Amino acid sequence: MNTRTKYKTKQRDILLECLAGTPGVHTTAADVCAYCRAKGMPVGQSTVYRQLENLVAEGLVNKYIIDVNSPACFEYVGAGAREGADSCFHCKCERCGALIHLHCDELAAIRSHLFDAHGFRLDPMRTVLYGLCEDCRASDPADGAEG
Amino acid sequence: MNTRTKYKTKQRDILLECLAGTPGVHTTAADVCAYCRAKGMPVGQSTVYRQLENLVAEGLVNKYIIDVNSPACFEYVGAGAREGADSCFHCKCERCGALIHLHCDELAAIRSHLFDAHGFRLDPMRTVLYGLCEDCRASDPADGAEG
DNA sequence: CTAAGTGCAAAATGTTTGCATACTT
DNA sequence: AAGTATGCAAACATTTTGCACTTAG
Repeated sequence: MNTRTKYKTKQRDILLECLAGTPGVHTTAADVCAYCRAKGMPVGQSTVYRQLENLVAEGLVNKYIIDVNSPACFEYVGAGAREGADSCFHCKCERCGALIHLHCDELAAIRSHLFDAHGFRLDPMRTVLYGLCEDCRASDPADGAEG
Repeated sequence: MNTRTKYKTKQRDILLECLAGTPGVHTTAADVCAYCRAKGMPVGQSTVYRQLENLVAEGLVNKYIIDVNSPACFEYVGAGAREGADSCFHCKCERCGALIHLHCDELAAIRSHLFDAHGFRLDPMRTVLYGLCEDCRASDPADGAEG
């Protein structure tokens, strides 16, 4: 795995602490800034963005885009978490923003299919399945049983 | 289906012409502007965005968000085209950026699975599968035949 | 000591909005 | 005539970038 980062800095540490401390939670760049500031260790937004980019490149963190005009979300998926990776999918509710982690062999199978039939090597860590979660479907008029 | 649009205007027409004329192709708001201008019928960008929004709301056009800092893409899926929608997936190569449209029943099946087994209503239109395309895999040292 | 990382503020990008004018029905 | 759509330009929000300074190795 590529390691773009060369130096270990306080900023990087607290960033990682912020993200790794809340696994399975979506955090925005602004959230990270707030966290750091609250911890008495403010980090410039450029640094936050740059480090976030690094962490994503290193595969420690995932980036999610829900909508064009809302900030990107980041989630720690770090080191060890990588193991069950091939069968771990992320579902994000477009309505309430809920993040659902799905471990499912059936989903893992589509990975094989994509590879075998379409020559496409899916990166499950980077991929997010968007849609409506169970709760939001219930309260969505346009979504009775199915569409 | 809701129809937000009340009036039929030249702007709306040429917009629709632009999109419907290139089915299966991703078009940005800027592309639309360029098209209209080239046709000798320039349309203001506000109008483009507003009409695009309408068309999406009407279900004639789909909106895709590939990445935060690249413009949203629009694709005509008009009237009848909506049918194939559930089996149309978008794959994005992380290396070369290629966008691949995949029509595949096997993929459509995961949609059912997600719904039945996980209560999650996948929105294939919003979802982008990230990974490596065939060509890039070939030139990627870390990706031989693998699985 | 050198290269990498930081932070500020300014720039860039894509999208939205206010408002007067033009157009559709 | 009444209400909707348009277009400009300014506003917005998020992310990126230039550059001088600090820090890690």
